[in-house]
Amino acid sequence: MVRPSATRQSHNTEACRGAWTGEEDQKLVQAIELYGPRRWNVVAANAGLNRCGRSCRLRWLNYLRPNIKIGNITDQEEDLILRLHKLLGNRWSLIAGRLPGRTDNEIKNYWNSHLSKKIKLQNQNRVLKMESMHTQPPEIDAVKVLEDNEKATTKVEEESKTTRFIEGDDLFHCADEDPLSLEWMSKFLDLDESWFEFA
DNA sequence: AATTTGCCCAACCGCAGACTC
DNA sequence: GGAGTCTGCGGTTGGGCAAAT
Repeated sequence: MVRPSATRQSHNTEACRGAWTGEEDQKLVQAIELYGPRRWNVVAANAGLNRCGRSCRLRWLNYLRPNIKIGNITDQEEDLILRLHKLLGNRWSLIAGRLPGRTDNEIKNYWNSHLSKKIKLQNQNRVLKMESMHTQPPEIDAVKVLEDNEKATTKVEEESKTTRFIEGDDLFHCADEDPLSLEWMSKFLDLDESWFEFA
């Protein structure tokens, strides 16, 4: 569905640009206290900022809202992201919803800059290991290694697509919960992964 | 010391579903 | 019921910084 007028309206290009200043943040928080963190165009119009509603929303969700955690993703969180990504694919908001205080943008960035490389390396190592186990000549066919790596990555992606069985995003949304809840989530995923191995 | 390169991450964009009138 | 508007999501971009040359 293409609605150019709507797109134009919600992208006031002159009013949406640039990094946020401390002063802008303050004004935004004050406006949200008055109008609530939902009516973004109302907030934007009344905050005294040269920003559009969606820019305000993004700033609030990613940096200003209470209980937000920025940076220092722990090993436990990283492990959880890896498992959830295996289950849910690139559904960053769903993954973020299961990591208290983390945002979809942060997880997406973390995945793109850290974890995707990590996974590629793991796949590469796995393929090399398999290669060495077979009776093929010792020299490695670099093209084949890359192809196999791609195949392995695609397989993981396909698996994640076919395993999106968790219906209802609010089912166990825990964005505002205690970080300790990561433990039960890990246990849940352990159970879940063993189920898939069994199946 | 100056320049180039590569990486990270905050912010933007397009799309699509939900909502309102 | 349909057009217009709002909101949320995921992909992408580009500025800033550190490391390498």
